[in-house]
Amino acid sequence: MNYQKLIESNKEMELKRKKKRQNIKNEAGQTEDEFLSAYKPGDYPRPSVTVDNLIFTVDNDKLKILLIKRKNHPDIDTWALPGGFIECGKNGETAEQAAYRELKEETNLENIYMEQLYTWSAVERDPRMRVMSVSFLALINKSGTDIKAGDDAKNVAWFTVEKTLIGTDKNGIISYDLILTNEENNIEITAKIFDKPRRNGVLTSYKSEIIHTSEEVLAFDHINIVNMGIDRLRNKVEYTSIAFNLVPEEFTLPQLQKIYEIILGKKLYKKNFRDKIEQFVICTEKIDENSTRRPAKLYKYNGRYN
Amino acid sequence: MNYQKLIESNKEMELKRKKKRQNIKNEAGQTEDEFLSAYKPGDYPRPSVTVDNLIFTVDNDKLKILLIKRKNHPDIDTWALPGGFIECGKNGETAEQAAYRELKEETNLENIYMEQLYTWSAVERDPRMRVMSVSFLALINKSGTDIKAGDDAKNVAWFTVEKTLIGTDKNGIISYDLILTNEENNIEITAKIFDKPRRNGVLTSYKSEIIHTSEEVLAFDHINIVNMGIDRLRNKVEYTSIAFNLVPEEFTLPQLQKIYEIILGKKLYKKNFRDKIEQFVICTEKIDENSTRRPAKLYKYNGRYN
DNA sequence: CGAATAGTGTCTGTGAGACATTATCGT
DNA sequence: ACGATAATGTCTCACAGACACTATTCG
Repeated sequence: MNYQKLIESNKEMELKRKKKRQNIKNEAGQTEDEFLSAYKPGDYPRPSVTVDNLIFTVDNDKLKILLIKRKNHPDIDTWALPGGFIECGKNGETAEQAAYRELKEETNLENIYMEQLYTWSAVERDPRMRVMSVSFLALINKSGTDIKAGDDAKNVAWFTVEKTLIGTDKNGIISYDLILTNEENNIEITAKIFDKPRRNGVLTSYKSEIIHTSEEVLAFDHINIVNMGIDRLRNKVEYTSIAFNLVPEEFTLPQLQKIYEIILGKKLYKKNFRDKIEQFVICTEKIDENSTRRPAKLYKYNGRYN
Repeated sequence: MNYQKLIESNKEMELKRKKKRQNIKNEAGQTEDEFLSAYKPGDYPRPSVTVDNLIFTVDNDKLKILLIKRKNHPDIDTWALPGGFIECGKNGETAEQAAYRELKEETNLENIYMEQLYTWSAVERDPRMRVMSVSFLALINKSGTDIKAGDDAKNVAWFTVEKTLIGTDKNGIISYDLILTNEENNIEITAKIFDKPRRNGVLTSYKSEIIHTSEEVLAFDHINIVNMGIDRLRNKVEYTSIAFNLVPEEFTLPQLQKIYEIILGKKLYKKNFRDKIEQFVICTEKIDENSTRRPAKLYKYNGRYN
């Protein structure tokens, strides 16, 4: 049986199963309809739920992330990830839809690579009320994009992101420096990250301990989110083809290699790199017109994921 | 500067920064204190948020998952993932804490490997009200564990999990069968899974299209969660050492290999397997006493993660 | 032609896959 | 001694790392 047919026939089956369940009575003797129409959501406290977007791009040989400057309390005047509340009323939306909506509002981009990163639920992460946040990782090609500050923001800016390994101490704690810089406004946000040796069997939402070391800071727990996003990005760049979301439709291999080097924070050997990504690209016979030396050939992504 | 000292000095710094921000006035001319005490959470709708646990174990040469039977509407009498609401009131807890709490209630186990899987937020996933769910993946060693049905459950049971590749059709859609069976009660829940070729740039919460094909079904969208959990488990088994969470403190290599084979759904070559996991184990000089043939040596996990 | 960048050839070591062989236990 | 399972040896092949080399463009 083929795909479409199966889905069609399933709709009937699903309905039949549902109908059958509707007549089953619960311990209170109610059918499903009776139960649902009598159902009153308890008045126990519910959280607000937001999405926060990590919008990464590579520009000017740097990995960058889009931040907004908060114009209200709490954490007024600090920088934050763009995001907003998930609409849970009449025009309800999923977290994914909310993330897309916010992304469009801020960058006017659509159809962008995005994936769910993590859900942050520390009790005191927002002093106003209980707020959980579903974070998303988005990759865009900055060229030709304009960014806009939303209502809740004084400013929007791209920050260069650098995470560098410092070393491992005698207790096995690995430390990193995380540096976010905005050259235009001369802003630097720095943090130290401590990763404890990971023991199986222990679950914490913050896998890393992170402390700001600069005057300027990120709002709420956003430094944690940024940190996790960088890790995920680096990881996925190595075993998937997400990096193609950071280049234009047509690109040269030296350009693509540079992007890999920037994200991974290390030099790659040209030949090895080319051997590895050969499976993902198609050579257009065109050449890069903007070159001052020997021009490189232009390539296109072939759509393979891994 | 060392770790502890830095954290200590950071507390002061953090306070200083906070104090400074407290005096900044927002557009309404309020300081942070004024803002917060005047702050009234809007009465826009908020979602309920639950956790759902995927509790996997390997027993009797099968990969198994713990399910409960729902005793109330909606989806009465269907099987569901164990879970519950995240406490957001006075005794607030994180999603992680809620997941641990529920796990303990159901299995009486603590200090178990658990990781956040995904947050599910489809608008109509629960007919009563808007409910989002943060799902967690837990791995336990079943031996010596007793499981209990919670208040909301008629029954608890381990279901054998099998996901098998069927094939790829002409449109590139890959299909799988997902089968959950409980031998004791003779229950079989089956589903067909269709994975569309992944295109970069498209974000959907359901990466796979899944339809039940049996009379018995899983509640809500839980079949999707199970499917994602299996994928994550298979994936992580290949490049991390999470599988050690499925064996007792001391185990033999043939036993461990069997677990890998069960999760990955394929035979492994003994020598290759041993070469690969050598880096993760320590040989105790003890031998397996329960053998009827040549007994295997007992090993311990050395704690390395990857 | 020289400087600079694009692009290729090839050696080495490592590790997974496949299969063959040896070792050691209980009966 | 024999059957069964544990444990090891070794060949092949793919691939990443490292480095040397050739090719093509601009000025």
